[in-house]
Amino acid sequence: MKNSPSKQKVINAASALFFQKGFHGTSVRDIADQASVNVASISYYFNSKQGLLEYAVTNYYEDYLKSIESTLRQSELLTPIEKLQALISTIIQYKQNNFQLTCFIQRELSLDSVFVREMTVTYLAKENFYIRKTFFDAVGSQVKNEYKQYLLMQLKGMLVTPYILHNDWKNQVVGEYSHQIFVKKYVKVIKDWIDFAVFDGLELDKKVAY
Amino acid sequence: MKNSPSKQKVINAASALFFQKGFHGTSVRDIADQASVNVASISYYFNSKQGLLEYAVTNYYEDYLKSIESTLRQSELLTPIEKLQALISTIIQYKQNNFQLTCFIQRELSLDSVFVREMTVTYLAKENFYIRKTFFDAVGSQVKNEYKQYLLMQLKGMLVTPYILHNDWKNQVVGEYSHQIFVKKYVKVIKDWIDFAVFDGLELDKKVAY
DNA sequence: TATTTGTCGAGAAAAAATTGAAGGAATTAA
DNA sequence: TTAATTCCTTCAATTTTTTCTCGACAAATA
Repeated sequence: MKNSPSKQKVINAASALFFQKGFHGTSVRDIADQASVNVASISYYFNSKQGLLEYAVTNYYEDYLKSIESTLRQSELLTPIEKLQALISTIIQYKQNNFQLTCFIQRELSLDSVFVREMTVTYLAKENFYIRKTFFDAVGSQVKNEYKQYLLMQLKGMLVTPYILHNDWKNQVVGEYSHQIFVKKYVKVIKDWIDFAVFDGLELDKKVAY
Repeated sequence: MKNSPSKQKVINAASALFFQKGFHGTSVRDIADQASVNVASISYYFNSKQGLLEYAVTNYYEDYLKSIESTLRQSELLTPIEKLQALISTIIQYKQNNFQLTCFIQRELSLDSVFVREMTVTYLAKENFYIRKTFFDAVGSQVKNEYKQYLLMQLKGMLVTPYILHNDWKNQVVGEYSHQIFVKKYVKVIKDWIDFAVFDGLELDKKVAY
């Protein structure tokens, strides 16, 4: 009987409220209200508020990494640069599909708690590994290491900004677009940036002489 | 008798702890301990925990806008593109000087509370106005409006990512550098990006045909 | 029918925020 | 110098908020 309607209702409500008010800012009563279930259910399902958080976040990352790994497996025959594009597309896609949770986790991740550190070790290390490897494979050895590192940072920045400045982005850029259209457009923007940063501008000394 | 040592000690401690554990995550006791003052002082100085927050954030933004306005005034005789560079430099400089508070505010800003909405109206609207105007002046009318908007979003993204991915950035990029060196280097990176995005790549249809 | 599964309300227990009274230190005015 | 005033700090008590547990009950399931 997994994912009974109520359990799922709680998770959905929690995602929305955590996104809106932060983890500490929302009480289990808020969640129960929003989900139209009794407060005690939350203890019943997840033991504690903390348990609920861990369940939601763990789930999020498990799925996230599964998507990434699946994409990398499927694009094994493509060129490194195509592979990178596929990866970026998958990542943005997933984040967009889990918009609220993405925003919430991104925010809470910059805190310094035991839980965050655990997540960093178990999941973010992997994410980082995949992105880094795929990016470096695509870039090749044409660019100096130190600058490559900078580019990687910038890429990672681009993968998260929509979920940090989401107030800006939804109003001014996304606008009437659906999530799907946003994914397409934004993936293209990142692709263009890579083309420039890594390939077009190679002759500029700033890249080699960094 | 403004900014008595104790009052300042409280603000400093609060900045550090809010940065580390978030607003709701830190209790007034924590703050009092860290600042080595009595708990009641906080009520005394700022009325409430909320009051302390508002005082710190308001101060931060007042100074921030003052810096920006001063820079714009001083660079009135420069070319639009130089003006933009001066603005970017000032912004990164200020954020780096108030590193912890910057990170904290950036994170908390993505919440949805009355206070955040007030800040957005009173301060962020102005910030946005200055950046937008300066950027658009620098870009001129060579680029299509819709794409200009996208570029502006990206620029704003670059102005905040170091304070969101600060865990990544401090370890891998900043490293042994001092804040000052980071400011210099990063301002240059943004400048390079602008040169590319706005000017170098103009012939590409992606910019005009967006 | 017996058992598991989910829902509910009350309230204990803990944690956090705030208040008020009291006193010391520094500053100002006489 | 002394007295008055204001500013700052502390402690203890109170209030408010929040989490979590418990036992009863209903519904589904086997």
